[in-house]
Amino acid sequence: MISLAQQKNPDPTDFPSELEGLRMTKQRREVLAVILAERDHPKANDVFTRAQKRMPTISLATVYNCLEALVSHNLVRQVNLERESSRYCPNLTDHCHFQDEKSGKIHDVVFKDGVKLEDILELPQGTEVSHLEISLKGTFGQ
Amino acid sequence: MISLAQQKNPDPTDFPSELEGLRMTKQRREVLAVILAERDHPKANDVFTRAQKRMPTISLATVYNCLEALVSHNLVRQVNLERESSRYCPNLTDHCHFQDEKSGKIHDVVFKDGVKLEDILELPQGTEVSHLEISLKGTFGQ
DNA sequence: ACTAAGAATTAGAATAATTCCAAATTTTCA
DNA sequence: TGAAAATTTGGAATTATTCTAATTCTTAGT
Repeated sequence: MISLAQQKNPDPTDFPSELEGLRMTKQRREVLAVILAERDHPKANDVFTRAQKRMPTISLATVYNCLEALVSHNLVRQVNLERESSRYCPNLTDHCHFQDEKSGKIHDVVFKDGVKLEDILELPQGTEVSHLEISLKGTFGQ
Repeated sequence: MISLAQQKNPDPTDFPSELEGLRMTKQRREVLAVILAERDHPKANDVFTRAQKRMPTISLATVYNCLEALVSHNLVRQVNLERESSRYCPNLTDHCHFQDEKSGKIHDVVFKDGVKLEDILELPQGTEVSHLEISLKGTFGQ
């Protein structure tokens, strides 16, 4: 099993032919490689232009298709901030997103050790959380 | 000073001519009244159709304008869930939103007493949070 | 009250992210 | 190998929201 860890120029041919039950086509490999190559939060169109560098024939529709496949198979995380277009995030660990108002840059923010949702929110008995999104805005750091 | 508390059919003429430094025009009054009339989370278009009942000449563009004015003056809260269109919420107290996957309905969820952001997240020194949004999805209650 | 200046409203056009569509290509596996 | 299924593709369609320019309303000063 290969590692999907961050690397400067991930070689898409390193990915096995199937990941998490998802068939790894050339295009999906490339889109995944693009997202793993940088620890940022590109929009679909950014992914498209980056993918075109190594695969000039890829189409935007395919990028959308691939992103949706990768997201639904938990290989990539989709991030929605306010009304902006979706961004895609290579970091699969539990975290949330902070958008700096000055720079527009997005920072991953982790939870303090041992913080559990039930400790924070008043949820009625029997509630099952399948998806949680926390996003912040302001000035990040000083 | 009038109370903006929930009421079955808020009379827009009860609102003073200015609230939070915002001139209360006929249309803004009506849009605010529509939102206060029900404890739900209507989309702009829902607000539009509801407002048309009492004010048939109001336009959708005006509804958008009014909503943006009311939101920026903290009289109404804008709620963004995933990729859906914005919703508007009359509840100005600190809370977050839970969307039930079965019904699609949105529930307000409050924080447990004394929960502070700094206790939950690893934020670098000097960080200033101007906006926080927490949204959940799953089955609400049993 | 009257009027000029500024603000808000309006209808319709424009924008832009995303989804849809139908045809072509690729892959799978019997 | 060849049929069926899945994927890719380019372009069209969709849709929430924003923009525009003209009109109407409101306010303040006289």
